[in-house]
Amino acid sequence: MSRAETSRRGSRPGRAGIRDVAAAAGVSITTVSDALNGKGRLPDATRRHVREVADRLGYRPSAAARTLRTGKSGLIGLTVTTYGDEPFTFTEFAYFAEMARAATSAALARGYALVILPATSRHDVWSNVALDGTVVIDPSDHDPVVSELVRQGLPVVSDGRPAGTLPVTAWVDNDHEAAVLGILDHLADAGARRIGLLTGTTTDTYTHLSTTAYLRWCERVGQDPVYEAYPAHDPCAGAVAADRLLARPDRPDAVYGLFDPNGTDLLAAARRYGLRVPEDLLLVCCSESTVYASTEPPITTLSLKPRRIGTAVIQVLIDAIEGLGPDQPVEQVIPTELIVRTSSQRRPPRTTVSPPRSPERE
Amino acid sequence: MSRAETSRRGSRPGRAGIRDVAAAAGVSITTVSDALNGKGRLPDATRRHVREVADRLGYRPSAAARTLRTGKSGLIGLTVTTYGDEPFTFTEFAYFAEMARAATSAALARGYALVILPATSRHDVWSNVALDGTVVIDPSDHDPVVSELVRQGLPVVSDGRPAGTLPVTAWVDNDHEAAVLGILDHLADAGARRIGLLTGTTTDTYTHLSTTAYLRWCERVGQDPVYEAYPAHDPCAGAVAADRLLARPDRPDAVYGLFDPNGTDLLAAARRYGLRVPEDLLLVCCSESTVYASTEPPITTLSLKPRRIGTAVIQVLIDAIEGLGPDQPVEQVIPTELIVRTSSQRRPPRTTVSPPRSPERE
DNA sequence: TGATCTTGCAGAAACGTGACTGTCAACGCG
DNA sequence: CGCGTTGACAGTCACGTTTCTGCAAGATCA
Repeated sequence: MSRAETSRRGSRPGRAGIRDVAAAAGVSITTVSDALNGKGRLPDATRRHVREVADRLGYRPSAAARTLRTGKSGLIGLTVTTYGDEPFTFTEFAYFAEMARAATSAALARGYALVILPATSRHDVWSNVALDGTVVIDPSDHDPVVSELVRQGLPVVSDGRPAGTLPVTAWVDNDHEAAVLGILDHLADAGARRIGLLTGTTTDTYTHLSTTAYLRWCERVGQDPVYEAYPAHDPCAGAVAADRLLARPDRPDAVYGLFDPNGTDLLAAARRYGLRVPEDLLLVCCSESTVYASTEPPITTLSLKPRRIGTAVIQVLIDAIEGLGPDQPVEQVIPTELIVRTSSQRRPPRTTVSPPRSPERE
Repeated sequence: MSRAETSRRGSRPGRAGIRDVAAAAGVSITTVSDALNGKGRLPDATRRHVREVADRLGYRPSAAARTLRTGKSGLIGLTVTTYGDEPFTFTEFAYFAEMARAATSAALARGYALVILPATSRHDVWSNVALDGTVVIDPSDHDPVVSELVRQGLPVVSDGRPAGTLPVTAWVDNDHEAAVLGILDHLADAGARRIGLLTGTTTDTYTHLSTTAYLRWCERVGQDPVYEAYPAHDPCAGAVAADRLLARPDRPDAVYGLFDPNGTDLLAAARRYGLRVPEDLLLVCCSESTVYASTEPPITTLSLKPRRIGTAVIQVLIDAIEGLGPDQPVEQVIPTELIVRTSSQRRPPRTTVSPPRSPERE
């Protein structure tokens, strides 16, 4: 049996290789590669001819071979925080979904795709996928995965400034301190005398920075801190904590909740104690959910602008991957947006009949 | 310059190859490969020695090379519906997030990772990633991406039964028809005389099957259909449609909303028209969101069990990839769950003071 | 009219792994 | 002692691409 006959050796019947294209077009492999990738010096006629033959054969270059040769896979890892065993948690549901969506779009627009990976350092999964870089959402201190990635020379960009000495390539975050101070001032302007905080027991920087800002604000204005902390990954614990906060003898007349479900939790707790919002209790929570636009009453929310964060993270990462502008700032701060609704205003702006819900601003 | 000196040719300084391990351990490449992959016939001493050296050098096999050689990448594509330009839409927000989370977990547990890909047939992205299989959420009729994937011999499993003659390998879905009929019966049992439907204008099978079931139910019980359809991808249109539905002269005394935000939309519209829920208007919507447990009143929801669907889709797909049990059913139906709350019961189950919100059932 | 340059393409070497084949010694058995 | 068998490895090829080098043939120029 001659070896020349087995030209279609191991190739699957449905897939045509670059060799088949070259043979069908009557040119060499080099010419096919150059023609399809726009390289080399070829007359337009040859280029068109090769492309036509490739289309006719339904040729798709092997991603694995290309990756092996070029060292670039076009894949970006997306690591999401795991409080428990789940890839992401209820607390950040809407935030994560929005951020991931924006990141996906931004990556695709530049020819990259996102791979969802666990924060646990399971080598069997991490080492099985060739990554060009990684996005880490809210990395924990001394994250072993991040350390190993940077040790391998891969760029790592985090959503949320890294705790401790975590060696990320760059990070994108909000100014959580300023955001909290702004909300507290906003509530104080609306007449709040004692502002409470619903916070978390976890040690991530978001919770830490926000709580610290609250405590410093209290100290500055001379108010005793009134807060309840709960494990943010437990959706039921939030309702209990909201109840506790409003059951205290030093019950606050305004509350800021750090996590997405706190709005409904606090609203339900207020109803249980017969407190009217906003007359008896001013309410603000940090959330990306649109449901707070049509609750009764609508609740003022702080948006962390996850879309802008997701987009920025991807742009910074891909720039680092492609070696563009290493001189640019590796730390980027995205402004937050306070969406003021009825729950934080003593006097509702309008008492007339409201029209059908107006579109949310971007 | 001798060629032997350049043994560490193109390799990046941080990455050790299998050659380096072989040299450091004093064995051949074959022995290293066999020792690490548990193949061949090697004494345990050699096996341990090689593994030790590999660990010491921090050796990680190249995913690209392994994929090229074995033809398996360990990557599964996740294609999400795009109504507009965005990867996924508000309407299915919670559903998608839950489903994707479950699918991610299930895939990781079996050593696979998920790659988020656009439903548009952008070859430059699709052909740049080596996939072992693909999950398609709610595929549209004659989806070009799906057709091309199956033509390449890749298994494709869809969440939602495929419309028309789309040649998917397998699918997992709910029995939407039975679910709608069950809800309508539930509302009729609660005393509804005229049940309305808030539905979509899109042509996907979920909308189609649900609407058809509604119309047939109406015909069977002799009720005139009362429904409003709107483009489900537009979050504002839902509020307007809910308003229209309750503004009709033949206003329904019960409404089922097919999409996640319909609950809050309908609740807001009911308030605008002074309708009490559930006294004047019974409400059910299809949603995975936990906010409906603590709205005023809590709203009865239909859960499509996205976690079970996501898990099942991945199991079926990986079984197909690994050639396990091609004789198993390629069509799998996941039961839905109706979570009955106050909004669909004429007589609230309890009028006593309710305790802090109880945990949601799984 | 050679000498040099440009054009248009072919050959072949990698990329890092997995798998097949080959080699050499030791060993059991008649 | 001859022979087949088995253990323990080494050599080598192939996966499908990209890219570097090189080679003819025509163009340009002194």
